[in-house]
Amino acid sequence: MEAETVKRRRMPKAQRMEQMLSVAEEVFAERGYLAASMDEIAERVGVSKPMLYEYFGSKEGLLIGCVHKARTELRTRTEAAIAKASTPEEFLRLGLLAFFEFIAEHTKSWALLRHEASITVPSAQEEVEGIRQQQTDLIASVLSGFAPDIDALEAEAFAEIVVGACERLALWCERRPSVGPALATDYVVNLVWNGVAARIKA
Amino acid sequence: MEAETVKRRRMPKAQRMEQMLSVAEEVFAERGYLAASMDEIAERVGVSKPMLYEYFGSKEGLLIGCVHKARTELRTRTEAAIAKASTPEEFLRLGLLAFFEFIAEHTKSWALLRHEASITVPSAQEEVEGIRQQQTDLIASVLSGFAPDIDALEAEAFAEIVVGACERLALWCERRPSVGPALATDYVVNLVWNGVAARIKA
DNA sequence: CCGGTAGGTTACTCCAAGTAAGTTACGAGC
DNA sequence: GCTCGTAACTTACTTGGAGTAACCTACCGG
Repeated sequence: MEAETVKRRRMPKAQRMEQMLSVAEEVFAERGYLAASMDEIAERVGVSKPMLYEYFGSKEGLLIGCVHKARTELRTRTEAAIAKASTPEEFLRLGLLAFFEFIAEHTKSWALLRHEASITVPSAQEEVEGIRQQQTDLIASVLSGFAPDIDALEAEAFAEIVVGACERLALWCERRPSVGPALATDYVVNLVWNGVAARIKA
Repeated sequence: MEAETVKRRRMPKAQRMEQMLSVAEEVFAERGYLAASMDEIAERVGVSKPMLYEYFGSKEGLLIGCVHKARTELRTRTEAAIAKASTPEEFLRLGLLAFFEFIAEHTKSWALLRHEASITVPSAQEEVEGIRQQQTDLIASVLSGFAPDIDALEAEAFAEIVVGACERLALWCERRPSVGPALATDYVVNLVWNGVAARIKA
């Protein structure tokens, strides 16, 4: 194993990139974006610092890469979960549960997503917002499917509310170890389900 | 006026502090926390950079001061609004409306509050979280007042959900100029009110 | 073995957060 | 008006980390 590492100094680009993202996520999560240094990340990866720049362009580029990865994984996870749903309530419940379970299992990714506000490059902000919007678009379109009469703007607003509620509650759950994914899901559903149902019946 | 400025270079500490906070809020909002420089803030205030450190200790200390101020103002505003409420729905509606109105009128303060995640000093994180918790505690205690049987943990969770929902929706409103404070308030109330009401009636 | 390509390094620059050492505005008292 | 002391202030500097210039080499195929 160790002999293998020393002998194979080079790594295919895609593999190296993946390794960099993994290490960066760890360091960003541990130290926060600001305090994380490219020197430390490079050292942990086992490359020189300019390699990080070769691969990601900047510190921010690396953060964007990590955010992109985490959000894509989260989305894949929640989409797989709701694919099993057949009623609106089931859709909501399974989607939320998947979200809270992902957060609980990937504390580093979650810690990292909280630094999205640090992204300053406008094009990157748009990209990240685009990823997030895929999530809210999914919720809004499912809602529209169940309630064809709902105003498009309102469907969007509802989706944003649900996403915001979950993210805030996830932060709160960190301080409440007794609240697991299932209970957190119950809390959100208990609060918003009737509001959603009213729209479906109208 | 100009002669007055040149002649009175010094300023009482409290007044100077207030001026620094005001300018810092502006620069942080314009450029984001990361890209904002202490040099620029000092220049705009009309003092040398070490004065900022004399007054706030660090760049982060300055951010904390600004966040503290904005959150205190927000809280004062929403508390004054809900003091007029007599029914649970009125309480919710007036509080939410005050929140969205504050955001609409203080875009700089709001822009700044989005950088809270940049705060890294543990004691400061606790302080900021404490300020935020005053807000959620207020919501939770009002909810408990109307629904004495509600579980304390659940009341807390509901409060967090409502706060998270509002903050996320406020971000969305920035991209939807047609959605003003009143409409945003309606959206949130429409979604969560029935869930709250169910708890009050139970 | 040699050459070429793709992955990689060392040494450096620069800027902004923060600091050391020193200055002065201004009010009170004589 | 002058002097002294205090509180508000400055200039010049250091340092660490983001980012880069110039160059190196692992490794595979012929």
